[in-house]
This record gives sequence, structure tokens and C-alpha cells, in this order.
Amino acid sequence: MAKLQAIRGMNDILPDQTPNWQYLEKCFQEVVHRYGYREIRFPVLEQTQLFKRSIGEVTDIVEKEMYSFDDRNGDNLSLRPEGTAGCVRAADQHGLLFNQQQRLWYQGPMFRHERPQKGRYRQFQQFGVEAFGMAGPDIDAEIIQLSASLWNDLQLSDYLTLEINNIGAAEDRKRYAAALTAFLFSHADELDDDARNRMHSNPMRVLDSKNPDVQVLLKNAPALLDYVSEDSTEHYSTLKALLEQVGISFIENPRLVRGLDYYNNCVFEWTTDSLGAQGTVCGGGRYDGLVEQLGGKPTVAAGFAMGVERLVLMLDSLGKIPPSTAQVIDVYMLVVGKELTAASQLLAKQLRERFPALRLVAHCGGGKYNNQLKRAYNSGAEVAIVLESEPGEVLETVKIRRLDDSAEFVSVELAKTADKLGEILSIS
RNA sequence: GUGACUGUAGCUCAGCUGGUAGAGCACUGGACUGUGACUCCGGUGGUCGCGGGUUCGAAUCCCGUCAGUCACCCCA
Repeated sequence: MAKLQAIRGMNDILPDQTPNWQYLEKCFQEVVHRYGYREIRFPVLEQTQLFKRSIGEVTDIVEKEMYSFDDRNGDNLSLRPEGTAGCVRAADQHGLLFNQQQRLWYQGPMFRHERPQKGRYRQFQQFGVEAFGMAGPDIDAEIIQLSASLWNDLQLSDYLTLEINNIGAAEDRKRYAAALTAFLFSHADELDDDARNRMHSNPMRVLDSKNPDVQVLLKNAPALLDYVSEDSTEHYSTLKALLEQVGISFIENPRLVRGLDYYNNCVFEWTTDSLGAQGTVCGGGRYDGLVEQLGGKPTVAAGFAMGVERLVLMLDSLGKIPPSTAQVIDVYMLVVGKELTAASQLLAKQLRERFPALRLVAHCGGGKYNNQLKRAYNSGAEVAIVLESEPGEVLETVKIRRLDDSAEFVSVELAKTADKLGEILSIS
């Protein structure tokens, strides 16, 4: 029978890697707590309609990347491709957004059916932050500052660049899209196939075209900036001033157009060139219209999401994982002789009770002294406790041996093992 | 969805222009050693991703398929 394997693009994270993930999770949680954000958890599955209405019908995500299926009731469900939609649904459904402000964070797997490559997988992990009910640019600055705090804690600041842009209010973009479409229509014969397709479905994304000929043509296209309302412009310039005042440098990227329809006004991305093609590590912005669009009362909002796999890759390749993150044990207990099974388990239990923080592995499975000692060395433990007796003999003493080059050891009465161990390891 | 490269023991790989497989590490038995690592001797372990085809004969050529890697696209 053929062996079953993991679904394409869905990775197993093995014990060698999990400490790195735990380190990143710990840092992220410390930062969000520092800023007073509270965790929210919501399902991995939602009605497909939720994502269509929030992300947008004609986006790549909804058109070709969602894992959708009919469940046994005939409802069409989808694995969440991102977190914001579910977060808004959950928060609104439970009244968290009714005339109040909320600062929320979440973490969990997202799913998109794309071709896997470095930093891009079909199941991937995101950290996200969503702030509701705050209209000013101060909250935008806050979440950007929050992300910058994390880069600082992770020692990644030198490798990340903040890009920002103002994409205007929803009405602004509507008017602009109309003007842009008209322009593109009048030059349709000069566009490539890709641009011509997008011209109908999502004209703003023609601006992203990598085709140099198209880019030349676009120089004469209407500019979004000319359609952005005064309110938006003022909001945006206040944000820029705030960022400068708190010492966060940024570059303005007028071509930064996020792939999800719900964004408005200021959007941002943190990018790096140390990851290959998938350079975006964190992306977000305002989405003032989304709550209402999903049936809630009008509620302004802003948020971002970051890709955990990409951050782990960065930390790994840049050598930014602290050595203390590695999980090692303190004590390896050798058990030489079958008759000692009960004695070893009892002693191990007593030691764990006496030193709750002690990490102790008691050997199981028998085997020769040599093999067990080898395992003890390979485990990275600081000391080994050796239980050894001849058949029929009662165990009265144990040896405590340092697992370094000195190989020093002492014999100690069984009953005094804990005291001696505490002395040797300087713990109490 | 498109393209390029790759797919041989648990891991890293060798196997020239086709004649049905090897090394190192790891694991394991033993020798040495007052007890791991070092050194020496022995052993377990692969239907060469899977399925077809060409051939007297294929890991080695051809086709398909699955998977991995990277890029396009898009995004975290």
C-alpha cells in the first residue's frame, strides 16, 4: 500500500524547529500584551460568503485560492484564507463592536491553494492585530509601532523596510477606478493580455504590471492621488508625522495596492530582501467600511497580519534565534538492570516533585551501560544519575556523574540523591 | 494555474556513454577503554518516488503521474 503523505504545501513542523516557533510566539505575545491587546479565537471554517463579501469577489484569493466545499447540510464553507474577516464576524456577532473600542490579537493557520514556494505555503500561520472603533491616524501609528516593537525584540529591524501608501476612501477609489478604466479602454490595443483582463475585473491592479511597456503607458494614466479626498490626505499626512515623531522611518510606495478589497486610506507593508521572492513579512491598513459591509453598525478599524513561516525563515537564516531557545534536559537517569525499573521510576518521581523546574529523562527500554551513557551524552544533559546493581542486590547507592570532559562522579546514598543533586546543579 | 531544476538506505550523497546498487553519518553486536566520544572488526537497513514504454536487459533512455525546490502570478 502506498504511503500517505502530507498534503502539498502543508508542512509538518518537527521537534528541531518547534523551539524556534515557540520563541517567536512568545515574543509576539509579549509585545501585544505590552500594548494592551487581548486575544480572540475564532473558527478555521466559515461560510464561504463571509470571505467573498469581505475580501472581494474578484480578488485572486476568492477566485482561485480558497479551499471551499459543501458540508453535509449543503452549506458552502471555506477554510479561512486570512484572519480579518472571521475576526470581524466574531467580534460583531458577540457585540464587541457596539459603541466601544477593541484592541484584539489572534494567531492561527490560514489556507490558500497556491503553488508552494519559499515562504509561501497552502497552510500557513499568521499573527494578526485588529483595532476597532478608533478613527484617527493615531491607531494606525500605534499598530505600526507595535509591529516595529516586535522587530526590535527579534533583532530584525535592520532587515525590514516599512512601505506605506494612501489608497483613499472607498468612494475615492470608485471614482478613480472609473477614470482609470476609461483610460485603459482608450489604450486597450497597447496593453498585454494580462492587463486587458485586469482592466475589466480589477483595474487598479493593472498598476502593478511588471511589463515595462505597460508601465510606460501608465505614466500618462490618471493618478490616484488626484482623486483622494482631503480628509484622506490629511489623515495620511498626520500618520506620516506621527511615525516621524516616534522614530519609525518609512518609504512611500504609490504602487502599494493591497490584494484585499476591504482596505482604505493608509495601507502598509513590511518587506525584506533576505527571503527571496516572498519579501512581504507583514501587511495591513485601515478597513473602515468592512464591519458595515458585513452587516454590522458602521465601525472604523485598522489591523495587520504577519506571516509566521516567513519570520521563522528570517530568524533562522539570519541566525537570530537565541541559543537559550534550544530545549535541553538537565538530568539523564541510567537504569542498568531490569530489577531497577520500579526504583528508577520512584526516584525520578521524587526528584521531579522536589525540583519542579528540573528536566529529567529516566531511561526506558533497558540496554547496556555503554549505550545508555551514550544517550545521556547525546541528550545534552548536564549530569547523569546512574542506577546499577547486580541481580538480587538491593539498590543502596547511586552515582551522579558530570557529563562533561571531566566525567567526575560521586557515589551517594539513595535517600540523599535529591540533596546531592541540588548541590551539584545549584538548585533548590 | 505556467515554467525550470530535482526525486537512489533514517540523513548527506556516489553510481561514467543502459547489464538488475555503493560510501559516509546514524543505528546495532563485539574488541579496546574504570565504563560516552576517539580507534579496530562485524551486522541491520533500499522492489533506486510511483505507473507505463523502448530493450535480451534500465537506477541509468522516453512518456505520464506524484512530490520537493526556486521563479512567474499573488500574498503573510
